[in-house]
Amino acid sequence: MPKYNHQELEKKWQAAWLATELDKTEETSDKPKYYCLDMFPYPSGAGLHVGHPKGYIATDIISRYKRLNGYSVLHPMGWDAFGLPAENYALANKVHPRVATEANIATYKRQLSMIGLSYDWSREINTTDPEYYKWTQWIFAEMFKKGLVFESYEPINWCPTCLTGLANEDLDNGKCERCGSEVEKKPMRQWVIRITDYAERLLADIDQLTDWEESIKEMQRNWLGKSEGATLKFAIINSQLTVEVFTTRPDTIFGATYLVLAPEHELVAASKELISNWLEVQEYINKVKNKSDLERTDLNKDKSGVQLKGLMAINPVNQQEIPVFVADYVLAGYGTGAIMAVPAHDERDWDFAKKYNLPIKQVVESGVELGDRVMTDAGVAINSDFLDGLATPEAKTKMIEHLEKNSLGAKKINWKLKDWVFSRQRYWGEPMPLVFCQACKDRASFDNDGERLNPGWFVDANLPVRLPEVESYQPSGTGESPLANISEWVNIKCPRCGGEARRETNTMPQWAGSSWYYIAYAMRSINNDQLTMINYREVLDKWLPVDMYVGGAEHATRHLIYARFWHKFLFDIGVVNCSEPFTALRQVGLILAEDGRKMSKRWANVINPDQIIQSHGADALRVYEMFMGPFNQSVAWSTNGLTGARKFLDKVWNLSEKLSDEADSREIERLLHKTIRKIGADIESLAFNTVVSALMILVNAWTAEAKVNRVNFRQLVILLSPLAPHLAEELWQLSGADSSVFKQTWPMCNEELARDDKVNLTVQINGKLRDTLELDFDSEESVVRELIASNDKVQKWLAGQEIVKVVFVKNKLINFVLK
RNA sequence: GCCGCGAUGGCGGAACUGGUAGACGCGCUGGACUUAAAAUCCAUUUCCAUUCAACCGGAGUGAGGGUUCGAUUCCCUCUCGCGGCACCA
Repeated sequence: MPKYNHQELEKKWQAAWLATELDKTEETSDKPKYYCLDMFPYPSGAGLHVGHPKGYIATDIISRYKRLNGYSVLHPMGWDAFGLPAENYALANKVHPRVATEANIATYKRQLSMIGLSYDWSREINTTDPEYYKWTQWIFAEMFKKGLVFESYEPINWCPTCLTGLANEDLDNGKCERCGSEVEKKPMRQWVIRITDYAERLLADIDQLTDWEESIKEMQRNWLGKSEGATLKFAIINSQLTVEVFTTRPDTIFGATYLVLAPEHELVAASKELISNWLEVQEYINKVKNKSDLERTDLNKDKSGVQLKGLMAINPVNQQEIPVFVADYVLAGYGTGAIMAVPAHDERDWDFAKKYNLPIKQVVESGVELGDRVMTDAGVAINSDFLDGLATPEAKTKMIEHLEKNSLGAKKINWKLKDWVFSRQRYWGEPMPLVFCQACKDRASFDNDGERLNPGWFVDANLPVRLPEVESYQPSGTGESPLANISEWVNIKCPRCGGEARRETNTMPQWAGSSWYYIAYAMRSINNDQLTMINYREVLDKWLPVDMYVGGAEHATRHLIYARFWHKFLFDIGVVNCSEPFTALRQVGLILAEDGRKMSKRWANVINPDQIIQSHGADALRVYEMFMGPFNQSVAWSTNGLTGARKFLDKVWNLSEKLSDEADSREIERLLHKTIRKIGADIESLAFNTVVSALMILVNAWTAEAKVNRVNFRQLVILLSPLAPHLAEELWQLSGADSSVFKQTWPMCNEELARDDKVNLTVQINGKLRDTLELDFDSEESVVRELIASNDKVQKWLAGQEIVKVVFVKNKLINFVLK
């Protein structure tokens, strides 16, 4: 018997599986489908560390398990290679992003292959491949035609280091998520996608996602940030001006004692003539402008503001005159950029009113005395005319009716979600397939909503619009991408009228290519050179939705919202037939370094999987990472733990040295079948740590025996094969078969064999353990009572005591309750 | 501040719909093998008290309370930790 040589054996089987196309997706119609997907990585320059494969190992186990259970499984992998990280890396290392990306992909692929992951590499995708991004452009073009894309000049988030505009989702606490620079607000021409049109569905359909982790759903709800309320208009005395405000508490309008405008609010400048302290106001606004967003929202939330003297507003429900302020605690970008302040029932208004000695008028009563504290809870309306006596929810409804009936305001829903700023002034991204022609604009004949919305702009139907080569791909910082310098690319003959036209030079953001990539893998089932996704309907119907999607929680509010949005759009235009892309979603917990910190070059604590595979083997790495702890939890790496996993594999190997045709003991058979039952259930629920421990228990039991039954052993090998595929395949061959272990069927639990015929029954007195009895399965209470009558240990406790009650649970326990 | 998740030996963790808490792995300690070490194997390992030793006893799943014959598990209050959102009206 040879020794377990992991290096030789893993290399051998990886080559063999490749040669026999073992991992290729089975396109059969007689097996149920299962689509098991990882979040594809961006291939960074550093290569993989030992934490990255954890999720990939899990999906590999599930995929192999499902195949053994008779599913045809789609389990693909690809590369999210456009975007800032790839480009910044390329800039820093003075190579073309394409060259750097290709090199990084090669490294990643080599590392992943060494782990023995059963990806169908024939479906590999790369978001930077023109054959891929022509579809990214196609979807964008369809959105444009439907009027979901528009050109805008609003101030957007601008990263002064990356020299590009960013979406809200790209910010981390007011800083660029990539480089950590504080972002600025910069007015700029840009393309924006109306994701807010889908906000209601994105929120409502979260409830359908019953197989998603609650935390991620909650993050999405937070991010979407729906709030229901009303808008209403306040007229400014002695002028034609009005101020519109948004409130979620229309029931408290009678309690409004002043208005507050955001410093950027247009009314401030518009009413300059009426304001008597203009200098003071201007000074305040300038001071605020110099504060960053971060400072404005931080600083202990200390309120500041200035009254607009000379301006008075009229409360539309009671005609009361109230003063108007500017203050930076009101944000220009949310609601209408103006609020009515109800200091009695809003914490921020309360703070402001206290600081500037403004009147506080209570209009809701809830049992608690208003006194020194703000009261934000629901209650009953008071001092509110026709609302008096109504509970808060009814008062809200009644007030909205009143506002609408008298044209004072209307019901309104606000979202924190903003439309998606989709332009990047960078080189390394998908070109937008848009063309502008002045002549066509002047002619004003439009084919679709997008053209009507953006006169002169239309889609270049000749896809892909290829990313051209440039001399310098340094970002310019001017608001144009480096593509703007290539006049022969930018200036084209108008495809419509043949006149002078120009291409859009902004590129798409990082998230574009990843918003639909799971569809691309399924499209690979057929060849089709027609440029519409509708032609793929048949294979998309077959493979979608994704049954199991595994990845990091950091994508909860970015990728996962964008992908759900694109999917719903594709559903609306008839490309896919399901309204949600991912049926089940699971988070991977991080693997921390041995010192408990994140693995990072900075701490010099990174462990490279190549070394581990060299020293302990890919199978040991796989088993260890699954055994470390609950799958979704962060756990620190432990080299000793890894050694433990390897020892377990050695034990399995050693079992194969004592194979025999003799039957195993009844106990071993029982344990084997219990293990079969447990492992199936645990893989389904991603409880991989207990899968490993159950296998260890079985192997330990067998290790103590002199012989191991060959047939039973081969069942163990199948159970082991998703976790440790190389070792399992080798043992499968050694124990006597020629076809692959992965062509077998998953063992069935024989319930008859798994059943216990003896049970340990707990004897308790007043709920305390006093003894355990070994009994036949399903022994009746009378039998147990009889045994106990002659049991000294128990009788000692019962002697001279009055038994009040006896609780008997078959096969579990008997409990004597004493007085 | 709001929302979500969590807290079990020296460490990672296990425990089905409430029913023997600490499975499995690591580490520690002792022993076998060895000239020696590594590797391997065997044994011990929640804490306290007691004993030459064994049995026996008590406490124990972040803290306090409750429901129950019985609570790591269910309910209430609190503390701490992690994650998300955050002057969003």
